[in-house]
Amino acid sequence: MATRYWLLKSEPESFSIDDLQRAPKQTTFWNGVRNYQARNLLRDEMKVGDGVIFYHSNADPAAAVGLAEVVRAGYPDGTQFDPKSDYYDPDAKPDDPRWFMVDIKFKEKFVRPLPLDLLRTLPALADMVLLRRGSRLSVQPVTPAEWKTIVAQGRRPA
DNA sequence: GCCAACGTTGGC
DNA sequence: GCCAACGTTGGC
Repeated sequence: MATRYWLLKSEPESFSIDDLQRAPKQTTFWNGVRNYQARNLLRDEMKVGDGVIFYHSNADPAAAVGLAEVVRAGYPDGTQFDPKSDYYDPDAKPDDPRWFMVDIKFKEKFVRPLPLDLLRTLPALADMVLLRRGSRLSVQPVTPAEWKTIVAQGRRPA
């Protein structure tokens, strides 16, 4: 089966690509997603070996900053059962988990970040989910062509 | 800090 | 099942 590609948003103040690079085994679980559309992608679609574009949201500037890889497919996000967690969901049941996460591993940091306004200038990305008006999804599908374009741009020296 | 866009909730 | 109110996201 062909490799698929995704974009994950993170606020660098809470977890940046540098944090991922420094993490044990350069790997982290991607917890705290509480949106059904994103949940469905995490639970059903993302597979080991899939490519991930790491994107910094609420950043100055917001930008695609590097690449990661899915190293564990969807499994229940334990924070939904933890009353002390910010992500606690009193309606989630351990035998019927509502929220899922994947594990991702650091692959590379782009030699230059790709800010939103730069991405918007690239014709190949015209239909990208990220660039659609009002798009807020924190887990997004990326087409192979979009992936190729972004990787090439990110590896090109500024 | 503002606010547009979107998702979720809950009354009916 | 509709939809108004509310909460959140995220760029600026």
